[in-house]
Amino acid sequence: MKATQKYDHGSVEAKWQKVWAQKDLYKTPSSPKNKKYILDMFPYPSGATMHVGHLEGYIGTDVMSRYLRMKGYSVLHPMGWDAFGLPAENYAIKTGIHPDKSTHENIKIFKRQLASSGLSYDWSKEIDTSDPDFYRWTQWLFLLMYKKGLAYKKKAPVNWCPKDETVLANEQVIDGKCERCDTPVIQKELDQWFLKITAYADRLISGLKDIDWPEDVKLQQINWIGKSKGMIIMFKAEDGKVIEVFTTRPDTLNSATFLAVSDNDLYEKYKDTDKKVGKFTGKYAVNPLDGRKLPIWKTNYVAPGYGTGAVMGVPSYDERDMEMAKKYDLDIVSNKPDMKLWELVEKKGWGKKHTTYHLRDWLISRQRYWGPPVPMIYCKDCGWQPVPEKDLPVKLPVDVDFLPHGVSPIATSKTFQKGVICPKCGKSAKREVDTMDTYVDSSWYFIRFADPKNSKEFASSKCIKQWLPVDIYVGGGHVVQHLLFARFFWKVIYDAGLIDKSLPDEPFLKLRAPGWILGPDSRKMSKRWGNVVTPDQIIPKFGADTLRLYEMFMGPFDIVKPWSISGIEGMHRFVSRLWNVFNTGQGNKNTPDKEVNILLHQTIQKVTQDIEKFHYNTAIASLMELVNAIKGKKASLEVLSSLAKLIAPFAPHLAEEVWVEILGNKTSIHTTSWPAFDADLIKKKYLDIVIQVNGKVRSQLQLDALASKNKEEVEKLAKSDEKAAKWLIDKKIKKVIYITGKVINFVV
RNA sequence: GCCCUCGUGGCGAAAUGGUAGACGCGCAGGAUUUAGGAUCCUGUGGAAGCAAUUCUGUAGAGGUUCGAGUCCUCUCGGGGGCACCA
Repeated sequence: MKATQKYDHGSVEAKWQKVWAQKDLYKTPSSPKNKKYILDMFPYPSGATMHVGHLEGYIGTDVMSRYLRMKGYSVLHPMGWDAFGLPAENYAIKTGIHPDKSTHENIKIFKRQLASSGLSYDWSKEIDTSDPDFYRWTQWLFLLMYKKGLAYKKKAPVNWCPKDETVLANEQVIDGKCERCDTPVIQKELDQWFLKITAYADRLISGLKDIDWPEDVKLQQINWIGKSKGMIIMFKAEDGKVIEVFTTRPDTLNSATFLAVSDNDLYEKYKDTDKKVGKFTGKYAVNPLDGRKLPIWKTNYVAPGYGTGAVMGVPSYDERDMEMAKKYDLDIVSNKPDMKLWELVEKKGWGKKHTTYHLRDWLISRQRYWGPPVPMIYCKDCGWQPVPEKDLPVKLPVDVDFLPHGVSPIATSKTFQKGVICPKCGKSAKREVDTMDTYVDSSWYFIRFADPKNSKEFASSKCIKQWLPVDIYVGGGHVVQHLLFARFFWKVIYDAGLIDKSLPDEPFLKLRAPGWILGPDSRKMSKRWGNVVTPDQIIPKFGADTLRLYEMFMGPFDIVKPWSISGIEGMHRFVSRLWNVFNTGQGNKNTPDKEVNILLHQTIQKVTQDIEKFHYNTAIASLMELVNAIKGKKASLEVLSSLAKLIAPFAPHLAEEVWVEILGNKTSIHTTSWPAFDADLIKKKYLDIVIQVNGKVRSQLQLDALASKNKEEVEKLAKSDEKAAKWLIDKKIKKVIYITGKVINFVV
């Protein structure tokens, strides 16, 4: 037996990280059998340092990946960089440092932090969306959409951020403000590129049915798509014009008393009030049902761009219409809603059934620099023409003025437009200078991971078939944006025949969102509160294994929880105890302790089941119980070997150290197989049966498993139990309920 | 306003409708130590009792059930999402 030494996490962790990298231990198998694709939402490499909250998801997928490898699965577990985006560009404006340079410096820092946490990524699969070898295929996929009629340019009122001087997608407007800089967004009429996500609205709803996602995430997507069924009804105005309204209640047409039409100016002006404001147009339309004259009002409360931008005012059945009617003294008639009107309106040709959606087409043009250029050329004679595939990528020019001027900075390049000709007629032409929303990059990166080095295709169909769909996808936020867009891309690529039809038409089979880790003060970690905890503060002092164990032990994976420094100290003590169990506890393999052995197999069962359910906190708790039971004893080699394996996904460095240096194995613990439990061994021989009287626990009975099957026998023994009998004296037993092996309840 | 979620010790939390509080933090007492720290042992929801034990207890009020933290209804509180969507 070796003398007790203190566990030196610093040197142990550094040693194994180096060895693993040298041996390429986590290399993805090239011909997978039983594949599992475990993916994190790849990070934006921002200048702000990574904190312990970002690591929670990465540790969670790492535990899962390591576990699945030991279970014999071929695991793809890659990492990459969502490298395009506004912050790097804004930083360039401030400092003059090119986004490419600052982004890649940040990537280096992120990579070091991930490596120091002992994460088992296969770095040969690394991707970077700002690399021309990547964004070439982003552009290629845009052209695919264009050719399928799913990308188009149109003039439309769009969300404009005056500070960033760019347009934003609907999904990037939070509370009427820019998601990046919090500036109130205004509406502007502009000519922009859109992707026709609305064509997939129904499939984006129905596809949610069979995937294992948190229900609230599914619901949020459904609400965002916002499907509602109704009718478009046509009202003839006196001047012969027709006003179409959308309604979900054609059955209330008999109570319509006015028409309300949207008005951009009123809508903008009274955006922040819920009061109703209207202006009478002086015109009337006719209710086709009864010939009644309906005054036509412009209002602030009819949203432009939804439905037909006009509604029929039905004060008796709509609170807002009622408010409007009362304020402007409009008629309020009240007839009984009539479901027959659905048919009548259609039969008479006054209108037709119609389904409308809250979801808008996805606006992807950005008047900014640091993104993939839209690969289109404008010719005066031929109009918009796609860049020929052989000319991809359209590279971002370097000679640009980053300052935003309301047009893309690329417009300031002297080289970008040089020698550009129309691909159709060959005459001199101009490139599109806008770039694409960076959500386009993240809408397909997970496919590229299957085949990241391919220079002929965005990914070969063979590799896609081998690895996709993603089996487990972990990441927070982005509930409607990224996840909706990525599902849309997958479906489009799927429909284009580029994905084997044996695969599902959903890209992420299981989704789990880690809960935020709050600062020790229970506030969101932020520079402003000075409560940011980074792995660089924790790892040197306590080690990556302690950090990993603590983060997984804090609570349920998907719940918000505050960081606790004494909590991590406690986990550090556990790691020391664990080390001592191995270092001093080497036992004689011929004399296994029977009780410890049973507990070991119960623990194997519990840890196995818990990991699969992402219940890491309770898995670790049961490992603690096992350690508590064997510490100070001489445990058998079987117990120690199994314990090392069980702990390996959580504390990979310590597990490797004891596996090789103490238990004397020659190969890595991370390439061994997961321990199996002996079901017979853990079958209980004796059962504790609770005795209740009127549902209150009064005593308990220890019975042999066989005897517990016999109700009469159990009842007899329970009645004669001293403590229980006390509660049954002078009572008439009305009913006896026996739940086999668990509980016997006397109702008196 | 609508939709979704959560509410359990001093704290993070466990609990297929079947012994509420596993595991950890903190705290208290003890051992060890010149002392502190570290480590180890014991105790720890609340109330009463020397004790065995008893009562009480999962935001609040009802309900279903032999039995409810768990299921149903309402109320209050925290978090998230959508928001004049017709």
